[in-house]
Amino acid sequence: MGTTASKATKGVRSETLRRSNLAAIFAMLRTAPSVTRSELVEATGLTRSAVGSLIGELVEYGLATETGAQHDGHRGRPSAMAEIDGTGLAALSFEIGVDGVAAAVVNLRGEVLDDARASRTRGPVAAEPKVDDLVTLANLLGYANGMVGDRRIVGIGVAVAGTVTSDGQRVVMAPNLQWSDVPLADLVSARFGAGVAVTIGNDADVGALAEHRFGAGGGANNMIFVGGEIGVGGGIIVEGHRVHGRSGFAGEFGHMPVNPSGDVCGCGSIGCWETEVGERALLRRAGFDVDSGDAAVQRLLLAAQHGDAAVLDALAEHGGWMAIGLACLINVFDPEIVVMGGMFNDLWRYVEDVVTSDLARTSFGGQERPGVVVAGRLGNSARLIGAAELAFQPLLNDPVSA
Amino acid sequence: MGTTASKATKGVRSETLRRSNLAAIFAMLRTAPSVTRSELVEATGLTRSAVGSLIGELVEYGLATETGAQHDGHRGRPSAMAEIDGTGLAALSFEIGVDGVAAAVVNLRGEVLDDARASRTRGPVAAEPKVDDLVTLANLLGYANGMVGDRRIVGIGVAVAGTVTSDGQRVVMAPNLQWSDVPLADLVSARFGAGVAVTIGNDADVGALAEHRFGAGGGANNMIFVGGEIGVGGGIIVEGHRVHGRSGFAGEFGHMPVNPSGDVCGCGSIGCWETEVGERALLRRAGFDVDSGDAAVQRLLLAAQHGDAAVLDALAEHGGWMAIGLACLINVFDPEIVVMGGMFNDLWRYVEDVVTSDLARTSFGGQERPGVVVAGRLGNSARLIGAAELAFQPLLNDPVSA
DNA sequence: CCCCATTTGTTGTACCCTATTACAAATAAG
DNA sequence: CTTATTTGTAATAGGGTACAACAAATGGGG
Repeated sequence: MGTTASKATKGVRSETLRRSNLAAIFAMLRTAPSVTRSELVEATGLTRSAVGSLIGELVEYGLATETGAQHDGHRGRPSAMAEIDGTGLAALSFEIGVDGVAAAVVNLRGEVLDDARASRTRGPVAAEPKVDDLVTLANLLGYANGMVGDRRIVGIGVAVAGTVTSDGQRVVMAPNLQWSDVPLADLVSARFGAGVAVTIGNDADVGALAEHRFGAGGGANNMIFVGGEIGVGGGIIVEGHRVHGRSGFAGEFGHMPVNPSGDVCGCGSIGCWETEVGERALLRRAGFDVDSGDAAVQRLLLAAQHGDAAVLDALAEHGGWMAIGLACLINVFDPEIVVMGGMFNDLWRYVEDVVTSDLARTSFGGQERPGVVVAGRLGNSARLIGAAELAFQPLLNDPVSA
Repeated sequence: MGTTASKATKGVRSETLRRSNLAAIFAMLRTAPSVTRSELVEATGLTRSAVGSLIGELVEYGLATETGAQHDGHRGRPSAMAEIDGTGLAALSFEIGVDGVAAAVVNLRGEVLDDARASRTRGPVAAEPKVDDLVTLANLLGYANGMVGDRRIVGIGVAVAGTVTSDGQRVVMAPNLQWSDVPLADLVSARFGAGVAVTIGNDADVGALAEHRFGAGGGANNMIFVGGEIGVGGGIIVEGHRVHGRSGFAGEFGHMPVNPSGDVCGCGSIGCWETEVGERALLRRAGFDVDSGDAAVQRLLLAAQHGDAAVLDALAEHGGWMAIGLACLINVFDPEIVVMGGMFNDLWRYVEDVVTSDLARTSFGGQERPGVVVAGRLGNSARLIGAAELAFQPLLNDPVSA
């Protein structure tokens, strides 16, 4: 949910034209390690002089660098290589999960420069103590007065396990934290100073954002991200943009009804996908204590690694149910790629075969789309990198604004 | 699937800037009966002189008219009203369905000026005889040499019951017509002359397009359209744009798995939504001959109208299954509106109460979203109006191109 | 009836930004 | 050493909107 201009103008004029071109070139620099001006000419359709001027401005503002020209063996004047300047700016990102909180400093290349985590017991906790935790983690990372070391923090992004308003300011509801209508951005702003903008995002949405920009989904225009711990949710990328729906509730994949004879879900319905593939379903299926959280899941994975037959059977059955919901998503979206995050990322090695073979049988035209479901590549950092992207978004939209 | 430029440039320059502004104003004219220049200034952020010049150009090209200024009682110079010129241009649109073919002449306001239909018995038919039918219908409508009467036909759009390549040129597969990889646009072009561009679209996708631009979904940024006859499919509008997925397969709502203990579907899976809510499921549930097509559905509706208890019971059960799949779509997309088209439009009066009350219980946060599911407003014309939009799309993208 | 305020339309010039053209620089090929 | 090729830079041209001023057309108020 990038911030919206105070006046949603649709008309283009000279100054917005240049801003748009700066943003486009900046975005192109972020999808490649380095780029020549000629490649930018090719990609944008602008002339060499226009691209030169635009690159010059990004360099002047400390967003890009142009290295010395590199000889590549063909004749003609060598090209200078432009790339993102990963040194001067960073975002501070946080994650408020069910099992703990985390923080990271992330640069413009999506690289985690430093991070910190703290476990917390599950259960209802007010927002303020969680924000206290965030302050503590930020201090651990060396944050002070809008800076970390000699990097300027351009914004703060927070991933939370709940639904968020589309302006990224309030948590509408987070059932597993037992929050309802929490002005989280204001709470964080109050502690970090009004000079740094704070943006909140749903944890699955920002996981999708990260895997799309820097992870397994890179280069895809249409991507589905499935994440899950206690709850199962997801993010949707369509034509390169995230979909959040009219109230921020899009991506509630855990509540797809897949089994009319199934169990009662926490949402009150019967047979939601979450009741078959969530954390509690897995632990129950494997004969573990369903209330022991992530620690129990780690023990289950350890048992699987050691070849425990009951656990492997449970995982196979789990994979079968995963395939049912994934078939639904594939038939509805026809995505280029489906990225499995959260707990599913951890399970992937044990369920991939079952999921893949079941999908080949159950997805419409699925036989023609091998490899469409993959594990995420950013692991535990995905949500932190995604939250940083929320913080960077105003800069991405208008690279040379104040 | 609007046509793509031969060179996908992302850079903006003066000439593309003006084209973009012309397109934006043209689009605004199409969403309102008439608009003042001041309203366009407000909406676009451009100045009065820029808007005046842009409107002047649309008028010069015969795309808009500016009526005499209207007195509205407040002081100040009265405003001229600009509106779409619905007189000089039109699109020729066709629909190739399972039970027949149809054609229409549609103007820039989305108004059907004239239409013609022909029923056909079901079953496999080669594409060529279908195109013969289209030529016959076009002749009936008075089409000759790129004109109908004194209206110039700017393009031809064809809705077909199957999946279509994203460039709108080929039918990848249409199971109920038993087509596979048919170059339909070329076949139509060959009969109507190379001077008129032909664009093909999936029938549910174009139904969604029509209801979004001119029907029940007007004004929504995020809309789901559910259509169905033998097969059940749908269209997805996200941030105002249609979603077709990587291969044009998006919107296969009929193949969402909702019942692991259900029937074998035509696609080979078990318990797809289509097996519970498609035409055959309804006819079987009501004790009718499942192979008698649309005529049987009409007889069923007549029986319901007369209060046949068995039929009303069947419809209630049908509504329950409709609600299950709709709950899935609502949880996945969080759409502003879901529009029911095709057969579901016909059934709506008999199933609305069951669907609405079941959704209130089964959709995540559904209680807070009354009225999100509605019947379509364009009825049988939806697909024809939507196909016309495919034909108009190049003009919408660049209003003053040749 | 006249003057004033307000809103909209038109016109001429200023300004922003890229396009175009020409030239310079830096290479490899012959 | 010359030529060909590719890229960078600089000066000017050109497209299109912004800006400012003025004109036109209304209603309000005295």
